[in-house]
Amino acid sequence: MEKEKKIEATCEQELAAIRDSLEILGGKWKLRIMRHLKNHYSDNNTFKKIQREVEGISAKMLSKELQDLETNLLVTRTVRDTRPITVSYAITEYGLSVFPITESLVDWGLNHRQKIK
Amino acid sequence: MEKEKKIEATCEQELAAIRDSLEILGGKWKLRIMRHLKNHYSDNNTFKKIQREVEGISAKMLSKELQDLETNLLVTRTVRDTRPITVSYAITEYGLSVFPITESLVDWGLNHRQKIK
DNA sequence: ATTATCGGTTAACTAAAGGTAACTAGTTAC
DNA sequence: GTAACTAGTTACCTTTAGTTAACCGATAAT
Repeated sequence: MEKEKKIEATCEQELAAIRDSLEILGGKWKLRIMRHLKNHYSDNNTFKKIQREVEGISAKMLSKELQDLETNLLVTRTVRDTRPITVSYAITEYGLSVFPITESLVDWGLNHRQKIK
Repeated sequence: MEKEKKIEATCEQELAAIRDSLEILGGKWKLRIMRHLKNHYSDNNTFKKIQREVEGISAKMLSKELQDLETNLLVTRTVRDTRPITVSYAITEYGLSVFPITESLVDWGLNHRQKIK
């Protein structure tokens, strides 16, 4: 991982940063896919394998979400010249940078469930 | 603030926790309202004052979001017997617990903008 | 020839989120 | 009595997110 330098920002820039983050990582599937790719890092994560293992996701959504994640440099797409052709997806090193966010979401969500009950 | 004990969870419980967190804090306005209430903690944050200062929010959305936040114990609602009656909103001590999440969203969003450009 | 697998795409739909504007009710100032 | 301020509510509309199911072209197995 790269060294992290703290970036200074105005209040408005911080709000824009929150919008960006939620836009790129929010929604029903993005973080689920990222977690799956992290937990199965050493596997050959083909499209069909991901679709089978990320429960409930349709081909359309998986295709769209993977494209979005690739656009944002969070996953790589690799076409393998097997027969039939397969396509492998993997999380990038940069992609690992989202996990501080997911950890804070997990911690808060678990704690909140106890608080509310 | 209360002491935080790390809660253990299965993968499925972690996914549910992420869903919970995004449901409670996601959307266009919730974190903006929380940040505003934190930054103006010592003010008397009436409904109209919040509506004027959180740019672009409508009465309908503000009313709904504040109700949701109150249900989740993140803000308090206090009716003051002034003329005309005013209603003050304030972030709770528990409400401060969401800021590790917002910080991770801000940090990631700012860094990502540099990465992508 | 038919069927199956791979990695998708397309169209048509439903559901959820959010925006707009009008409206309510109580109080006060003009 | 008219207007303005308080704190909302209501109905209607648009936009975005997500679901469902059918389909495509290539390759391989029966």
